[in-house]
Amino acid sequence: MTVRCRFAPSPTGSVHIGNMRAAIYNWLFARHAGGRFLLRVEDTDRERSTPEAVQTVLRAMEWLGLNVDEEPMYQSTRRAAHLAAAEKLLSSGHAYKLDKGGTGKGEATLFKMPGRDMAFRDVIKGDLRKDAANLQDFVIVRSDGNPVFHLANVVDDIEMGITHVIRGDDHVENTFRHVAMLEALGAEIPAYAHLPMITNAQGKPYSKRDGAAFVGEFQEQGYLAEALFNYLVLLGWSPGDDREVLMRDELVALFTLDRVQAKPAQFDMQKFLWMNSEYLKRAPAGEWMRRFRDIYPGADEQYLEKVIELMKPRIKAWPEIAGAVYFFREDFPVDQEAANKRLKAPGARELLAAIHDGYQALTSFDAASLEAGLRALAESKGIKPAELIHPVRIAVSGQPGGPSLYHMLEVIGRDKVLARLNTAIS
RNA sequence: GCCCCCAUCGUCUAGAGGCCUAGGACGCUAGGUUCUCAUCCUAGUAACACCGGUUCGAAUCCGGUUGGGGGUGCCA
Repeated sequence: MTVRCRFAPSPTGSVHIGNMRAAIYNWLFARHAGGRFLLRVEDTDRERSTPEAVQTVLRAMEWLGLNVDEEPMYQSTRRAAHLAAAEKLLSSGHAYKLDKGGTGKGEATLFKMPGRDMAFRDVIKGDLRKDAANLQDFVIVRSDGNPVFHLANVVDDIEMGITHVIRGDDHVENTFRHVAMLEALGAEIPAYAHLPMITNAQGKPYSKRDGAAFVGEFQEQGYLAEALFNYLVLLGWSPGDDREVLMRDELVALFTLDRVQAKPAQFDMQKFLWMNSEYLKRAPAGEWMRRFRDIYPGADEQYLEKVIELMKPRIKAWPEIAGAVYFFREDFPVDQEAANKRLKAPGARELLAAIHDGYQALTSFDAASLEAGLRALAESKGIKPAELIHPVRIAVSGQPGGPSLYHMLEVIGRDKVLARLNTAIS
């Protein structure tokens, strides 16, 4: 039997990380099993399911590399099939029409539960059962003639030949209904796996109030798709050993549903940030180059390489590249607190003037010479090198922290360094 | 209210009766490296919710309590 599973989002304009994790688990499961990963767009809500909302889903999947194996099914095109199934259930005695009364809406079609206890095996939660008394009949076609979610979902899963339904925990109770309908329609019962929710620090469902909650936000904020992918996989699953940073092919090889956790997991932004930095470290040189070029267009390639070498261990997310602005422009921001402390201190001006003159006289403007020059000056003045280093750093970069001073000066170059020192003196 | 599910460090987790004086990761703390920041290295911090069983032996099995989550629509 070929595994066929699906991601079935209802496009609402943004894709929640919980939904995306369900998509990721479906994708991994299909790839691991050598099966098919399918997409069904549940766009029956005409109000919210705009073409833009559908595009948002497709873009999020593309960003995370979740490729589908067949053309997506659009549920809005399936209305006739849904209604035909309802008719079939009606004529086989598995459904009946009823005016639930009071509202004056008219007759709806209800599915008739079998009147016996039901059970199914969830791959993650184990055997789940429910007494007949707790299994009520339910509407499958509204009195206005529109099919309800449960009907559409089941009919389309049959049509798509779904063998494994991997979805959110909020569908656990629905599964008894779905299994009953599947049986009434004479269809195979797929395997079910219900994924626990992603929660916030309070244990409540993770929402936009808790930080980036939608895939698009992670993308906009410059995080890496592979980092989000890896982190989300690990949120509720582990390979069984101590490995955490796992490349995609490793995840495909290792992923199994029975290792998925049965309890909710908190999204930890700190750990995600760490994961992102792990992927940043591993990002190819070309990617670093491209990212710097985007922000500092026109910069020389060799110059960029040197800057990247100095900045790489200091950047944990792409937007932080903006902090390297002093390598490229003269209007870099200045940390006022640090400037007040280091540049306006008594005697600071004289020290900067001395270092300026010393550096102007250097025959070679390289890190080793810059260090030797600064140390010699410090010694002749009877002060610690740090007392020179800090003011020079602020004068040249505007920042209290940053790369090795001498290497930074070497990269920025004699002309700019001397000019910036002069500016600081005057 | 009723139904279903769940329960190991602050967080993500390893653990399927003896390998557990409970391991890893993030975070945090301390130390090392260092001109700063970051990286890197080392060490430390911290958990089997509770109460009963079963067993020679329980984080692991069973029951209860408590706590948490989900569901309870002519929403999806």
